[in-house]
Amino acid sequence: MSGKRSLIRSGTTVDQMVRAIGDRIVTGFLRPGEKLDETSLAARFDVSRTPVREALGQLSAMGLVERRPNRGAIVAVVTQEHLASMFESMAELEAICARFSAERMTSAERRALEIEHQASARLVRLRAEEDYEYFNTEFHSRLYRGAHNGHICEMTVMTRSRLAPFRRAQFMLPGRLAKSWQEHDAIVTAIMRGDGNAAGKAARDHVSIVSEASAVFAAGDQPKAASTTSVTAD
Amino acid sequence: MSGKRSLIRSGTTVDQMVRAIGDRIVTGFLRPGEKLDETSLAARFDVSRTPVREALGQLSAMGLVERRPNRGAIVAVVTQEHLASMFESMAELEAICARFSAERMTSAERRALEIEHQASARLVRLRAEEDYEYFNTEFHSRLYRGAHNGHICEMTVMTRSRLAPFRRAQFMLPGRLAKSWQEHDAIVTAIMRGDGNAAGKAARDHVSIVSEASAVFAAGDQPKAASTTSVTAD
DNA sequence: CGGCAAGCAATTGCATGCACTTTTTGCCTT
DNA sequence: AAGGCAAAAAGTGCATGCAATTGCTTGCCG
Repeated sequence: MSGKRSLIRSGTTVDQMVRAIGDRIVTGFLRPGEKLDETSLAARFDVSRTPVREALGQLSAMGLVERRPNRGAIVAVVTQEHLASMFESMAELEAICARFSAERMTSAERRALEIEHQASARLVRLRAEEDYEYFNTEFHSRLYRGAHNGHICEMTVMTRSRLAPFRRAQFMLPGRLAKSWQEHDAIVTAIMRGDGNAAGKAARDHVSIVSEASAVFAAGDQPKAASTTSVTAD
Repeated sequence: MSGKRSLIRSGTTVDQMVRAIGDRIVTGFLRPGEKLDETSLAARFDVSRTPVREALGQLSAMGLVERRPNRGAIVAVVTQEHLASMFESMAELEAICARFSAERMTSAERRALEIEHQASARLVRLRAEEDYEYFNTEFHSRLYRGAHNGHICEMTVMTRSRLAPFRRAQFMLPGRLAKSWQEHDAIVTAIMRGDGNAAGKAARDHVSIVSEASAVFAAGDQPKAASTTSVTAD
């Protein structure tokens, strides 16, 4: 095969495949139930089947793909029940992160959170959904890291990524942007007060609202393929 | 190679390898930091390197092994910080499960929980650590399932298994058996009352105590393995 | 015309081989 | 004797090849 795989960045081929396929799944580019043919994927990425197989195995371990022995792999199909359970988990995980953040964030972390949050207010007024999305992701990531608990952070990030294709729909709801900011504000305020319980409750409510908003879209159809590569918006 | 791999049960070779190696890790038979040589493992289990590699990749995705590119795999080494974070996560996860269980368990599930719990009291009086351990596992599993949330259940089971080697020693502590039962009792009582908050708090406290008990052992040394170094295929 | 079975194409699962990277060893220099 | 360098050994990463399984097609029989 071609000696040097051109212009690909870091890590082993398998890692690249995991990221490449995983991205396409969480962005909805590959739809749930879609067949993942080893040979085609190998050809598509110009590698042999071996790294593709390893990548599919790892993605299966992560729950992003489903593998039937001798019958190939498909993008994991999430039932309504499982989707609901993931959203509920997400709410609880975010609540924990927010509570811990309120109790444990360093003053530097609190400052950074507040500053970024206030900065994002401008984007709401401008209705800059794309840019707000970036701040939103950053905002939540700060909460996860602020919990000062590596394992919870890991679980939360993982759950969040698996929900990504289902969250993007809420975009469409009018006024969601402003409401989202207000909900974030409630979380920030509670964290600044050091009120863990209030922060947790605010975070849980925030996610619940996102969940309901998404459920509207997720009701009938599975997530639609993405034209953009952006992921989050709550 | 030998045509039929003798007396190994189900699934593909890779699945068997994942279970085999994973078991050896969570039972402490393979110690953290121990080198996992692909060739040796392949020879031990009488398969080629390919399924071993895939298994190691999946175990790496699960966090049980650590893989350095081009430098082989080792059993994941957990720092004190990460161990603490996992125990803390465990406490929070169990708290969530208990709270949800209190709110959602069917009457059949409540009945089963209570019955099993009462039955295990006998084992405490007999100081039957081994048997109690079995009931203990079953007890917690009931809580996870009773939460009626597949994703939280998954995360909890996974976290629990990663903590398994560190929890092992706790029942050696004198009087721990009886205390454990009493803590379970508090959880059961709260669940029967349908008091989610109390159940959550009781579960969190329970895990915290286990965590502290385990920390005693984990303090100096990594979890102990079987004294022999031989690793044989099952 | 429908159902069933045998053959066939397609695809997965695993073994093997080779190239490249890391690590070790042994020799040479200072 | 210690340090550094180079060549060899060991081990990982990926490609390829072959056996085995699946499910699809086709032809036969009821």
